[in-house]
Amino acid sequence: MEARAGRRAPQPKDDGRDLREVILAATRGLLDERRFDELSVADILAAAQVARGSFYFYFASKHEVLAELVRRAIARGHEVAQPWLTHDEPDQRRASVRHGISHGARLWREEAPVLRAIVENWRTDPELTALWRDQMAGFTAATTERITTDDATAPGVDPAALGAALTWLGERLYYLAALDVAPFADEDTLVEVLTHIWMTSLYGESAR
Amino acid sequence: MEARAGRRAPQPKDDGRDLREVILAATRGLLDERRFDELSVADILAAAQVARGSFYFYFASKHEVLAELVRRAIARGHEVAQPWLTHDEPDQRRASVRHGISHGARLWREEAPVLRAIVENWRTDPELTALWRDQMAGFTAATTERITTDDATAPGVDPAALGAALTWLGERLYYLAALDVAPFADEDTLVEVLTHIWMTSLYGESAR
DNA sequence: TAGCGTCTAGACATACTGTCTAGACGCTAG
DNA sequence: CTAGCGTCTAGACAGTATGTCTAGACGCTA
Repeated sequence: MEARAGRRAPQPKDDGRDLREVILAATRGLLDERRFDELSVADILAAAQVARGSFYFYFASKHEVLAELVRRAIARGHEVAQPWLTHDEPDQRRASVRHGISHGARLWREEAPVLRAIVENWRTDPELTALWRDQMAGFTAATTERITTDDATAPGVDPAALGAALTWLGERLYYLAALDVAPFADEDTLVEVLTHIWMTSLYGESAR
Repeated sequence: MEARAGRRAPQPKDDGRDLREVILAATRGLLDERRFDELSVADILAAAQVARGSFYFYFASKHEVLAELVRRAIARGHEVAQPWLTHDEPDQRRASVRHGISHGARLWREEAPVLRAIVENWRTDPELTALWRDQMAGFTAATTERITTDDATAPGVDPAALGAALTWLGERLYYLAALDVAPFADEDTLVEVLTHIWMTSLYGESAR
């Protein structure tokens, strides 16, 4: 119906809430305690104190709510991605890589419920699939850029493939940490292992 | 109802099929073309030409069907896991690691529909969660064993954490390859990158 | 021949999704 | 002032899914 496209700015309700934001906040809150696939639209309606019609006025499905939550979490993540692009002197590489990895860990700590949900559900919806794959492609491009700029890695290894592998490795380990899976639930261990793999596979530096 | 526990060996139907096997085969066939979350029990019934009552006589849910399919795929995988445990002379390490990675790729190629399904759905069911996490824990233990036996890796890096990281890296890249995601859809590239990361993070060998 | 295990067809209660109707309320254009 | 539009509510609705249940058919075995 494209109801959203031509609509005016939402007029505040009695209590001044913007229903679209209320729905997003309520869904986010529910994700703190339950998996996305366990949530029904009815659960969201109850949590947000909103009528069914209002929900479908703003969102075509609960997947679209998740998409918006993810876009916002990702927007916060862009600040994090920035340092990865900078070029460093060899003796600062380890600190720089470690710094980026720690930033990733912090983002995942703060946005865990939403990121957990997208990682678990991106395959169930075309829009979510495109969203997450684009996001990973962006990180891959940044990592690959870093590899080629530093002229790192061994001959015979495709820089783009290595960049993609390190990106998806991060996705997986941060996700497992968010699930409290040992040994990654301990953030120091997680950062240490990720840094080790990045440094050795990129620069061949096994020394601490 | 525990119907399965005390039942006698199934008596062959007119056409001699064992319904349990028919249901498993039909579900496996459907997974070639559709995601597990897209399948309804009714779809399985139609594909297997079996009545609703029969399905629930053998399985408590479609998740339980997937669990059995995964157990069988995993059983095949145990042959693959064996070589990882052997200890090699330093000059044969690369060939050995590469060999194991190629075996993993082959298993994933052959069992792609089932493994794709478990990777996408293990979080949606407690039994599947335990199944997949146990499986990953097994691979992690084998990898960690190899690390400590070879006395590989840098000081300050927990061998168990490195073993787990390499295990989950494999899970993710094989899965992406099964989805035809670039650049991992090309098996040579996949094996090359995985071998590179294993060799450098374990032995610090960046040379080809 | 009676009973048990297997199997079928189909009804059933329950739950979820997305659509739709009818009406309430407030703002704004004419 | 009033008519209309956008927002919102409550709730009905059709369609689809799950898991349970009943009634009956068939074949083997005690």
